[in-house]
Amino acid sequence: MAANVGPGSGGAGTERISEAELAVMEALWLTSPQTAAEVCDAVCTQRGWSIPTVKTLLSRLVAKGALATKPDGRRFLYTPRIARHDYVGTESKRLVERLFGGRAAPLFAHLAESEALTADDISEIERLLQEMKK
Amino acid sequence: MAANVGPGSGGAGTERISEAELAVMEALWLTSPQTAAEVCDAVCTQRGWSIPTVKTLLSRLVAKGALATKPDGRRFLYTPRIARHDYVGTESKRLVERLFGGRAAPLFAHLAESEALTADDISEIERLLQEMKK
DNA sequence: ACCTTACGATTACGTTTGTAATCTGAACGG
DNA sequence: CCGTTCAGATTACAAACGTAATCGTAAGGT
Repeated sequence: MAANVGPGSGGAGTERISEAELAVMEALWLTSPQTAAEVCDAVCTQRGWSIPTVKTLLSRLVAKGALATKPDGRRFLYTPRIARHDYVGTESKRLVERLFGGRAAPLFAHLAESEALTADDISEIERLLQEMKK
Repeated sequence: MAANVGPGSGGAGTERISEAELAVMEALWLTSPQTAAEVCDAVCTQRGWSIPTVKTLLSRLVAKGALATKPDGRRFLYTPRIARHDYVGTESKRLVERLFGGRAAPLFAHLAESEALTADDISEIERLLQEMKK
């Protein structure tokens, strides 16, 4: 029953979420709570998965403390225990840490160079910079 | 030349580099070529590794096509087959793809919010933006 | 009271990763 | 020549991951 968020504990979201697990999280971040079957509806065809796969991933995510469960009759409703916002922030920072020594500017330079920046991105970033200076 | 870089081939750097392997690559990006022992000098104490570990990682990186070897007497000299610049670019783009739907602006917003942006980063980014507009 | 069925739980199994120990063969010291 | 030593190569083995089949059980229909 959920109470336990992980062996070493440390709060929700301490443990790493794998690529496949992320797809499940995304579905639940989009709408939650959902049953396993509903999550499967959302991801199975897209990823070529079968229901057992989704159930395994759900269980692992619960074990990792990334999802909470609430019994609903005889099945479970799954809900994220960590906000997508937080997850994404942590992962972004991890990348900047790992690859750019914690400096964001070189990352930006790379994205610029590889044309991963659309015109919209650029003006949006300018806007954010303006705002930060206030 | 460059002939066979791996079973499925696809050019150097096609296969994913793991976290531990990355430490080895970093050492070789810093200075190369190096022998296994030299790489160990560079990373073993830092990561708490022993020489066999480094050798395993080197072998796996060679198998993945990320490193080239040149015999030097009875040992090997290892050299990166992919530039750090390229690796970092690919990984950055992958993150933006996976977490931000390919848009860089939200990533930037996250970094800004989490104070992962130093004053230096900000002015550097402004400079880059200026340059892009030309 | 059954039988089916729809759940979660348990088990499975190959691959990748982290972290090594051991084996094998060649070079070097004597 | 012969043993020690130092390479790379082979083997090891547990944890995490990707992907699932099977088991057990409780709910619902009849």
